[in-house]
Amino acid sequence: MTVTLADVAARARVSPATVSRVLNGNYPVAASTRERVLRAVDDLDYVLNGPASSLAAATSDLVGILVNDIADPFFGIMAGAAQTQIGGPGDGSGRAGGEKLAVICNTGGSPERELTYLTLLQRQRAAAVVLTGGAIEDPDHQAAMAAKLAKLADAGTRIVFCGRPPLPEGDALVAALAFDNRGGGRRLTEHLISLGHRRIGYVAGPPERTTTRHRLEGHREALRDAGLDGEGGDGERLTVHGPYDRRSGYEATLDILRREPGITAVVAANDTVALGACAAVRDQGLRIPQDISVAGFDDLPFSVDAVPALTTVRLPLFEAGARAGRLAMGKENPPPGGIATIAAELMIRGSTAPPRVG
Amino acid sequence: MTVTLADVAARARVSPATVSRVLNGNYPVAASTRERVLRAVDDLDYVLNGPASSLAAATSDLVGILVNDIADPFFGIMAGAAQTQIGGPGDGSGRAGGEKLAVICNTGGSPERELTYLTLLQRQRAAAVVLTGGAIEDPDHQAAMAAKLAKLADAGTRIVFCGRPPLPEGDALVAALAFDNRGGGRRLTEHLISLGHRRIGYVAGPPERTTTRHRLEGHREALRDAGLDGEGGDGERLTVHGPYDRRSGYEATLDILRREPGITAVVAANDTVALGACAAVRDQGLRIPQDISVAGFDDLPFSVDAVPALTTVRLPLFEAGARAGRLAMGKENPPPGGIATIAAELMIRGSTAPPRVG
DNA sequence: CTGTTAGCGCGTTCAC
DNA sequence: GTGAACGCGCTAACAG
Repeated sequence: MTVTLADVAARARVSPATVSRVLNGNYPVAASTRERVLRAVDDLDYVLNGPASSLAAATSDLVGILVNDIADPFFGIMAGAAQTQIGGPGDGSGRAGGEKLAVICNTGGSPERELTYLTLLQRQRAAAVVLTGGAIEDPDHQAAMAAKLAKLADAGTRIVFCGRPPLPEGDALVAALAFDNRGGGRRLTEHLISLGHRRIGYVAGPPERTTTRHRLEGHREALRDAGLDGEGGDGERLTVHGPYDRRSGYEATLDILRREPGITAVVAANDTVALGACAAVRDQGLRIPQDISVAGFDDLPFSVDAVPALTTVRLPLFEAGARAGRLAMGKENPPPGGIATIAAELMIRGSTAPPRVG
Repeated sequence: MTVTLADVAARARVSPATVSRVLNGNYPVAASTRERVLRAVDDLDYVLNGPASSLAAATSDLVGILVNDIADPFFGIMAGAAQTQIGGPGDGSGRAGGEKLAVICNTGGSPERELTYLTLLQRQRAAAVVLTGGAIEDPDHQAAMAAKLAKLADAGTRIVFCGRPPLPEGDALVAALAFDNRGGGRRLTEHLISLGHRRIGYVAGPPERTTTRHRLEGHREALRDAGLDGEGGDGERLTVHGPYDRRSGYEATLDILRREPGITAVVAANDTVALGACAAVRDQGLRIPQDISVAGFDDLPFSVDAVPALTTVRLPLFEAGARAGRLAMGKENPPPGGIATIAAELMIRGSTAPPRVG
């Protein structure tokens, strides 16, 4: 029924071992026999049996890319970029040679699913795993992750973090690409302060994520440095946490406006949240940026098309994803110390302006 | 070094077969021995060897989800939804029982990569494959795809189309969930015509995709029915093709405005393109919708936040993706005839209005 | 309900 | 440069 390596060998009048050598291209084979074998492969429409080959070789060609929410372009862009470096362009024949199979796994932000996917990848003896986006800071989960990753690394799986800080235990088993979320958050709020804003609302992400914490810390640092967030300062009072989605931005902004109608700016944890914040501001009959400035984070493609265009912090998502892909393939050397911090660039656009006087 | 099933068997003082039965949960096993085995599994931190198990069972737990562009939420939403039905919620232990490994493969819209991924999935003996989004209409490629899919189906891989019309050959091997792109496109343009628009620009997608063709056909039907697109009518003249991205929307709209400054509306192939169109309209000093109405397609999450909110055609992407996932798992019966058409709903919002008189 | 016996299809030593 | 033989770790009959 299904054609095996032995069938190909028979047709090419060589031994199975020779066919294997041709297919894997690692051993010297005479050009003429190679020709014969390849012809037999094509004639028979032979496709390697992945499981069998993985079993014998004790490694597979699977590379897993874990994301929190694939419906969010933040992750889509990184994951897509990583795949471009891993999948290989194909040889145009659709025949598939030594390519890796780069696959994206959507955890939905759930710690359990994150671990489950890691186990599934471990089960498949994945060649590499790329973990993207913020990590969850629950100590139990972090310990479980560290243990699981150690086991994976131990089994020869390469581990790469992308847009994620390295584990506290900081095993040298991984290469980490971390975004400068703190610095970006800080510069963004500094920008607002320099514009003259003094009461600034902050719509943060879920409290247990590193991304949320770092961006918020940057914000608070900027406030503190400007003397706007001392004891009982506004920093805490004007901060509301919620998921990284539009609805959260909308509701949190209404909430903040209710608490403190005097704010002149709202900073959102990311661009999607910022869109919701914009909608809330408008629904209150306020104008952006004349009455209230709004800012986001990430600089997703749609942000420049918001009206007015969104002031935000640009993260080089595609470049980071691609680099993570190369690291996973071993095509690029890990950064010194295993960790590289990726700069975040402030993008000043129309959604922020000086506050109205009076 | 790595612990195997036999190690677990030894520790639990049972035969390897029994361990296998417990793990796969398909055979009756006494509760007490099951307990013992599970304890041994936990003690030893045992993880099943996927390749070995796939080899022996001649099937794997891999399910592939092919998308054209994972950075586009259109695909992200469908793929994420499909994964929710496939991956299983995990048992909370991170231990991974009989779950499938749902993986997303990003073809980048390239026919070669599409075939390559299919081959890779075939090599892994995937349990199912879900193909999302519009198909490429090149006859050679379609034939190659049909052949490849037939082979996959033949090997026991379940095939599901999601948001994609069934193959011309229409083998009964697949279940297809097709969007009513033609009907949606038609109703959208009918809406504009009923508002009073007579000169309508159309920014289409890449010409070789089914999605592009069907949406455009709906548009042209509406024009024809209104007597606006006879011989040498505007339909053709005011249509420009381009990729499904923002930039294409921007440039094509400028192009159309140059050709025919008298248009009063622009219909875009999808929401992302529509955003670009909006930007172009504004950059020409025109207002939306007073001077020019703009409409999109898909109703992606950001569309309601455009200013003014985008009139578009809503596709139930999440529901369709989830259903495709269930079909791939065999959790749901295929629709009668193997194909179901999914309705598209017109969403009238602020970006369309009657044209200015005079 | 449980143990025993064979392979699944391929990579990899070894010889030649 | 090529062939022969073995075993990777597991599942699927078949007994009992």
